[in-house]
Amino acid sequence: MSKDQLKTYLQNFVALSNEEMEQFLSSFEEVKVKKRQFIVQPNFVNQYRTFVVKGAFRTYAVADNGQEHTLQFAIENWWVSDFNSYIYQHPATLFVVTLEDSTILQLAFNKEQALKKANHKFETFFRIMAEKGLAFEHRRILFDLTHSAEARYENFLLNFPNFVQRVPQYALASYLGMTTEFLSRIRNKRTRKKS
Amino acid sequence: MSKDQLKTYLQNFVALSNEEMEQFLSSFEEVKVKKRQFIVQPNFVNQYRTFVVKGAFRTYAVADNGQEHTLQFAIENWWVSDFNSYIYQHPATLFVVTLEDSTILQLAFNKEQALKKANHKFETFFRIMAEKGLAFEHRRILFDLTHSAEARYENFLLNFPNFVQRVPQYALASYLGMTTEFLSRIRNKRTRKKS
DNA sequence: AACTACATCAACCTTTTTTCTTGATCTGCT
DNA sequence: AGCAGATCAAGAAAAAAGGTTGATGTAGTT
Repeated sequence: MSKDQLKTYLQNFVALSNEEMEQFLSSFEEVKVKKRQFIVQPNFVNQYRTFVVKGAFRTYAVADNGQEHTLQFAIENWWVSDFNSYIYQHPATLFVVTLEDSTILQLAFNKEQALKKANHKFETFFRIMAEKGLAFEHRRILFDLTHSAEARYENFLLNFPNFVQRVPQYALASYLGMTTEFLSRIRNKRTRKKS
Repeated sequence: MSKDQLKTYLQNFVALSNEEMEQFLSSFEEVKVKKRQFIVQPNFVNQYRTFVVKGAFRTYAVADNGQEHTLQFAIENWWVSDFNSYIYQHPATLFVVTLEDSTILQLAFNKEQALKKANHKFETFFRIMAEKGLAFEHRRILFDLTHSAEARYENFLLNFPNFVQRVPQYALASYLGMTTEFLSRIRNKRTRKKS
């Protein structure tokens, strides 16, 4: 069952009894989503916190001039959402779209509230998640600010080698803050070097 | 301006003064939507009643076994929505997707309520819409129940000749209640006959 | 038992769309 | 002037969407 995966994941962060685990997991709903479908769209409230069981997602914003800016990718064992929309329950400004046929586990906002109220350990889990996420973003921002396009690409390759084959290049470029064309040239240069 | 089109349309149904017309039209927002984009998705409330200025839409449901059932097509001067979701403001069960790049005029639920409260004529308009829609669906159901696949196709051709070139065949098949393959054969047979 | 109306499955083809690449030209900095 | 990177345009390559066909199956009629 696909909730086993979330269970295994959780065990890395909190120690839960069988009943606690059961309670936690039963708050999630499994959903299958086909490639290129949106699970979050601007103007609609992001109703769920979602855990990726299988598949790949991209979170991005569209600027006024039409340019897309990718904020996050997510594959197996990652979480996705328009986080601002979710925690404040305000209309989303981001798109969250599948890059492949995917299976997810979704936790509704009010169920999350209930969990946190019910048991302190659940609260702990969400706190840890948030702190790790925040720390991650800090590292990312700092790195991006201080490195060239090529270095950012190299770094991505190093840290997320398993993402590279699964995300389209235009999306990766927009994540790394450069144009598709420029990324194409960087890759081309690298592979020529290697051979 | 694209609201002129809605204006012309309205004039077929109700006689409004300039101010009334202005009030009515100003409750709509113009939106552009690219091909293959969803304006309504299951689990999200259908927030707008939408009038098609330009383009084409398909409304469909996905059954548990994954089969798609097309409920409605809409092109210029038609309305689309998940009607159940809209009027009850409950989560949608249907998808509404563009078949072409489109321009629409959207009326938010609460604005519609305000209009109806403000002026009896607006109420009349919505009543007429609903009644015509209901009558149309009655005819459709009766016809479908009593005719063969080929007859249903012929009938569609006769009643909506301008839809045929614009909707994909798999969508039309699922609207007419047959498989893509079977529709393909029907068409093939017909065109052979003609030549 | 044969016939009709239609479904299912699989393979395949065609067309359209998406994604990626490349060359040329430009810009703002150092 | 030289570098990092953008923009624009044209193509090529890859993937997806849409459509066709043959084979085979089935339920209900005649």
